[in-house]
Amino acid sequence: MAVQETHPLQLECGNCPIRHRAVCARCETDELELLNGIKYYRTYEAGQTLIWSGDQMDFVASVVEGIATLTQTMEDGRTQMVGLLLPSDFVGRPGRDHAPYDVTATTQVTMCCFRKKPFEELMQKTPHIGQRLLEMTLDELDAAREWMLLLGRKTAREKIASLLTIIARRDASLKLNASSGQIVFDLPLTREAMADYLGLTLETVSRQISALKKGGVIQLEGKRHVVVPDFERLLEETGDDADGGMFG
Amino acid sequence: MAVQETHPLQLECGNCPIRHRAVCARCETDELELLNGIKYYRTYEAGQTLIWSGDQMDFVASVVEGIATLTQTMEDGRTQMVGLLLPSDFVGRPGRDHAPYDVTATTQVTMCCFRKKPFEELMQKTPHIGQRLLEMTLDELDAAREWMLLLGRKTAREKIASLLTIIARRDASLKLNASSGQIVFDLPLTREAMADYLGLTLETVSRQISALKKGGVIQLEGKRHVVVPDFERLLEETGDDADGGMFG
DNA sequence: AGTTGGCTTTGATCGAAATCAAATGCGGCA
DNA sequence: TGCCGCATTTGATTTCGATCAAAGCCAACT
Repeated sequence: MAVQETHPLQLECGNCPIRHRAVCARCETDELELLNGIKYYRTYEAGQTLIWSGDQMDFVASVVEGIATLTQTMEDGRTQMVGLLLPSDFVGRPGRDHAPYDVTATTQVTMCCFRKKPFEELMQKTPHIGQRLLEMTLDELDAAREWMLLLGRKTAREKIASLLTIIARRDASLKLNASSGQIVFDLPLTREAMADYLGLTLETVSRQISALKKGGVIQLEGKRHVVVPDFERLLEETGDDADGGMFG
Repeated sequence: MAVQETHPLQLECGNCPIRHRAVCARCETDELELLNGIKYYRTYEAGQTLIWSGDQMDFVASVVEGIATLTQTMEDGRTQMVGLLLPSDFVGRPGRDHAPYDVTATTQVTMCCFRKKPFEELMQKTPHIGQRLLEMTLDELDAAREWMLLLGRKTAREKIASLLTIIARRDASLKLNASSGQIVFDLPLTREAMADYLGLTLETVSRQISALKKGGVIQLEGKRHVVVPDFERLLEETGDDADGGMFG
């Protein structure tokens, strides 16, 4: 287990920024009280690996702030990202005791943790938790299947464009700033992490980003700040059908 | 909706071949009785598309017999398989009314169907169904993530070897014939379907299968019947760590 | 100011898989 | 028997992204 800091102050569930999206979203006040009783916070620094594949997992958690990744690694070092964890996403699996993937903090991350045993017991008593977890897991499965299409069939350029729209959408849904004009966001990932997401090398990622810039599809300020002058134009580059539910 | 045949005879849940693995696995006798009351069977011919992406989904179902696939298609015709449905697997999602993928029968398929509305109501009353569905969905998510590693990072040869081990394992778990000697099975997929599974072209699939044959890793009888003289040898070709829980 | 080290870009070349094309095998059917 | 349709194999060539290599950029630290 990586070094971490146990957060001294307990956030009130009522004020929690992920209250309405996380695994606790459907809980009533009394159920929330029970969760509140067993929760604790931890923070991790950017770059830190929270959990190593194969580690014993004695807790489950929700991401409260920051971004983490789930990755798989082959013996010879090839790595593939298999999950991108944003605030409200859930980590760990009730009923499993060993982690199947590495979990790494990409930015500073705050987690709302529950020891596995008490959480599992609570899940038996409060169906709302299990119901919400099922909903979230089904959503993740859909996302994974979209990702499979990207990995198996899209070109490098389409992969980059797809990743940019995914980040733009998630950013928009968190900040709800759907001002219909220019779209602006920061890349939360290094070129290498993007490559691991997309099944590419970091050189190809860099080249394709340069190509999209040259083509006027995006503008870059620094390495990480992206301006999209015409979101439709970017969407066309993804290879997906036209407007599959913008900002859904 | 595709042409289908409503099965005249109601199978008894007690005799059902997927009783202990499907979404109903945890149900008690009385709960099973309720499910039994609303279920109906359908069969589909090999090659038939059961559900088209975008279709209204007014039912959910368990695969009882046969094999079906979940595929996504891009505008220009590129297709990627995103799910391989074997007996006991669940199709459809409570709370969603439009199908996000094409579902196609690879062999003749028998489904145990429930109209969505009654099924959802039943799920509210019988937590065992939701619990089992959560478990199955988490398993599918793990499988999807394994598949993402394959699509993003494995070579064509490793992809073929991986697919063969997956089919061999599933076959073994259904037939529980873990006689430690030779492993023998039939490919339930055409070369084209394998290509769609693996993110390759059918020509590359054919070439890599020929190469594995030439290398003595597998033997072929006809186009579909595979003999694996040394399973360890095949596992080495997958690129995965040594014996990650054989026949787990 | 100068050095270090991490991240990124760009260039040159290589190679694995895609693409284009033709042939083979095989079961069904007239 | 011979023809048709389909799945599969095999061959020739091309291409996209990987690999190998070098240089640029920038913030942090001395």
